[in-house]
Amino acid sequence: MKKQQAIIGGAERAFEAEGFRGIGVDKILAQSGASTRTLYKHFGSRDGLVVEVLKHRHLAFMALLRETDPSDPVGQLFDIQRRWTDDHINSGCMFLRAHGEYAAVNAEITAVVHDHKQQFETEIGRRVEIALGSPDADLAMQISLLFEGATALLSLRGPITLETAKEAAALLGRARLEHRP
Amino acid sequence: MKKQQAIIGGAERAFEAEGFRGIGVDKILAQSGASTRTLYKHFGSRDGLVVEVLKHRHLAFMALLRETDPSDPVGQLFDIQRRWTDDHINSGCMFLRAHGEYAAVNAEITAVVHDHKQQFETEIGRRVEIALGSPDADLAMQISLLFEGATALLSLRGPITLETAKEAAALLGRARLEHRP
DNA sequence: TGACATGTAAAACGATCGCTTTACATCAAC
DNA sequence: GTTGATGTAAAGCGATCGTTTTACATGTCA
Repeated sequence: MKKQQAIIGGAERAFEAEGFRGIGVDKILAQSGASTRTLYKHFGSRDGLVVEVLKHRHLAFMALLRETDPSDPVGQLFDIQRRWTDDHINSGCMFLRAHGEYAAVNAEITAVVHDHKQQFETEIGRRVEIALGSPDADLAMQISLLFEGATALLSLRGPITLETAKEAAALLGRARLEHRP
Repeated sequence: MKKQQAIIGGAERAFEAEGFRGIGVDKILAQSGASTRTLYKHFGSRDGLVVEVLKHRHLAFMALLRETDPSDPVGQLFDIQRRWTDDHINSGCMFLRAHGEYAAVNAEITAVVHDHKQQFETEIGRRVEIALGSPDADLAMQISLLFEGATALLSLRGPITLETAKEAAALLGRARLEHRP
């Protein structure tokens, strides 16, 4: 049980640093010191490990979103991502990167990515509703786009992308309130 | 000369569909009917081909941006991307995907990605200046984030991401004009 | 006509890939 | 005190990888 989590954690780091397909199982396992035997006992295959890494990542990220700051539920999204970023090598959204490399060959990975993005966008919608007093799917998607854009450019431009996106989200929210008071 | 372009075009399609590292040279070449000999004569290595595909993509994209619609230079960005999307399998920005898979092992690929993004953001800044009458780096980055976000989510959500991003960009531009008339 | 660049076809290189297997060590639980 | 789950170490599997090589067919241009 402990090794299983260690392998996942090591693989997460390895995939962040080297990409999903640019690294072999030996190198992945070197991060946790586990043997190949243990990997295949727990995950069945390399692709199975990728799936579990994404699921683990999803749960960890969603746990961070559990608490909602009632004063600024939308802006808080970008602060959370900022904190997350400080603890990880950043190379864009791990789910979208996995999607790009596995969509053509592994349906389960694709499904995990879709699930994650859908749940995340649902969470954004929930926060928009709290901030506005009523649902607003358009604004929610706008904020989703800002979030994804900031995450995508994070590794090239640094944390300023998140600050800029947070400002833009606030501006768009204010524009909504003015036109629909 | 003709085969060289054919190989690049085929590789571009292959990378879009299967990811950068999820496909071997044989499959890449099957798209253009060329032999491995020809590939290595022209590009030296598989990585060399990746570099040339990205450079070709960069030039093609920048060529589309050459003409600027003077009535709506910023909104036109999203229309151009929309048209581009219709002709290609979309799986997120090809440059950022390449960056994710090669950043750790190939400096030349990383450099090409940086160059592309910098030139693209310069172009956005140019268009913002036309629209506003004066430069505005903040607004330019906001629009850049919307563009990247829309591109990243395109394969999951479809072209509506580009329409939403275009609307948001227009809103943010208007907000700027009101607060700095 | 001859030289040269450009191309294909196909076999083979060593390296690495994902994965399996054999053999053995802990260690907690009933 | 035996059992069963969990682990390591290490050799080896066939397949595939990127790459090189040999042999031969074009078409172009001096």
